[in-house]
Amino acid sequence: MPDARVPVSTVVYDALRADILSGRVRPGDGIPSERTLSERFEVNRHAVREAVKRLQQAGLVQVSHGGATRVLDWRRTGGLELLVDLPPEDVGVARAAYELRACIAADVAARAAARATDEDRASLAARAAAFAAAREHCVATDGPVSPGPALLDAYRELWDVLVDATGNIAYRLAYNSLLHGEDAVTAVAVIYLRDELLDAETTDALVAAVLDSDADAARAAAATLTAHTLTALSPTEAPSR
Amino acid sequence: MPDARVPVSTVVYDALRADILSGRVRPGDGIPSERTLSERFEVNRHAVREAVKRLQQAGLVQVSHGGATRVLDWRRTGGLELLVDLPPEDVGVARAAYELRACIAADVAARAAARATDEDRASLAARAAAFAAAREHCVATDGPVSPGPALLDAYRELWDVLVDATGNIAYRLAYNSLLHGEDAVTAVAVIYLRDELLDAETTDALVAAVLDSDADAARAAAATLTAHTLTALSPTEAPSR
DNA sequence: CCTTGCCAACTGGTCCAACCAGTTGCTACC
DNA sequence: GGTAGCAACTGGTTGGACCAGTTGGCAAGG
Repeated sequence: MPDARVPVSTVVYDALRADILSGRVRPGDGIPSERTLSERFEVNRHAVREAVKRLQQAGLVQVSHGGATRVLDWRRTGGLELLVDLPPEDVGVARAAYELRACIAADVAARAAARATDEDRASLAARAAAFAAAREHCVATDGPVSPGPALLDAYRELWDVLVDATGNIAYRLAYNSLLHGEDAVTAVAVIYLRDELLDAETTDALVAAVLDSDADAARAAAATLTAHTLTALSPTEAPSR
Repeated sequence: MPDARVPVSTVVYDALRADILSGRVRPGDGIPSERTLSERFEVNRHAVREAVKRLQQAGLVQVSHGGATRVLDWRRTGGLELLVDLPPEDVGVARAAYELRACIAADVAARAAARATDEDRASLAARAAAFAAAREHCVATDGPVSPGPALLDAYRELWDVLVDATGNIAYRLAYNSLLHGEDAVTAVAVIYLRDELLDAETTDALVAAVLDSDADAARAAAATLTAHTLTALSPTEAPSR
C-alpha cells in the first residue's frame, strides 16, 4: 500500500482550493485567520502559511498585512493552470478545455508547417512513425473500440514536436497548462479522443502537410482531427459558464 | 514615498525564479539547501520554504524529501502563467504572446457571435460605445499618434465581454494569463497595439458581427485587428524559441 | 449630542530553536 | 570484496515568541 505521504501544507492547500473552486466560499469572503486554520486542521501555523502562499500564487486569494485574507474571483484572476484543478466531473469544463485545444492546435499546425526546421521535421517523422506503429498495435490488440493509454502517449508526443516546431514559447506553455494533470484523467480522455486517435488518414495528412510546409493544409487537418473530439463532447450544447 | 514593503519570501522567490527563467541555473541542477539559502539571503528558513513552495507551485522546481531540490525544465513543466514572468525585454516573447492572443481572439469572436446572450449583447454594445468614446477623446487629446492607457483599458473591457460571452471558462482563464501583469507593460503594449486600437472600422465590424450572430464575420474582423499588432512585432521574423 | 483621538485586540510577517523523517554516502565490520 | 549500518546531509513539522500593520470600540474633548 503506497503510504503516499502528503505534506500537511498540501492537505490544507487542497482543502482551501477545493472550497474556493467549488464555490463553497465566495469571492469577497474572508477566509479564517491563519491561527484559526492551524487549529481547525490541527497543524502548525507555518504549514497554513505555506498553503496560503500557494493559494496566493494561484491567484485565488488576496492577502493583506493586518487585514483579512480575502477570496478572489478566480474566473477573473486565475490563470489557465487552474483549468486542470476544476471539478473534472463537469463535462462543460472538459468541452471548454478541448475547444481551447482545438483553437490552439489549428494554429500550431499552421505555424509548425511554416517554421519547422529540418531537425523538427526529422523528429516529427520519427514520432509519426511511432504513433502509426502504436495505432497498429493498438488496433490489433484491443480492437478498434478502445485505444489504450499508450496510443494517447504517442499522440501527445507527436503534438509535442509540433508545438516545439512553432518556436513559440506561449503555445508551449499553454499546451503544458492544458496537459498538466491530464494523466489523472487519461482514462476518460481516451474515450473522448477515440475518433481523433483512430483517424489515421487525417493524422497522416497533418504530418505530410507540415513536412511539406503547407500551412493551410496543416491547419485544415488539425481542425478535422480536433473536431472529432469536440463532436464527442455534446456538440450541440454550449459549455457551462 | 511608497515604502513598497515586499515580504522577504517574495524577494527570495523573485530571485530564484529569475535565476531559473534566465537560465542562470539549468534544468536538472540542484538548488542550495533551505538552510544555505536562508543564510545567503539572511532570512529565516521559513521564508525560504514559502518561496520554494511558490516555485514548486509554478512548476519550476521539484522538491523531494531528504534529497536535493532540483530545477525543472520550465519550458516543459511551466504553465501559461509563466509567460508574463519571462524577460519582458525579449521581443520574441512579446510576439509569441500576441500570436497566441490572435489565435484565441479569432475563436473568441466567432464563439461569442454564436453564443452571446441578450445580456451579453447589451454589455457589448455598452462597452463598444465606451470604447468609441474613449477613442474620440483620445484622438482629440493626444492626436492619432499615441493612444493613452485609457483607450487600452476600454479596449480590454470590450474583449472582456466577448470572452465572457463565449461561456468558455478555458478561454477566460487563458485570457487572464495573457493579461496578468500586463499592467507592468502597458506603456509598451500601447505602442504595439496602436494600429489595432485605432482601427475603428474593423472594431465596429467586429461588434456588429457579434451582435448579428455572424460568427464568420466576427472571426474575420478579429483576425484583421490582431494582424495589425502582429505586423508591428517584426512580422517577418519567427519568435525566438 | 457628535466628533475625534487613542488604545487594545485582532490580522499577517518574521524569527529562533528544536526535532522528526527521509536520502545519501562513507566506513567499518564480516 | 561485499554489505550492514551509522553519520551527515536533505526537506517536513512543530512550538513559541515577537514585530508590524489594520480595525473597531471606547473615552475624552468639542
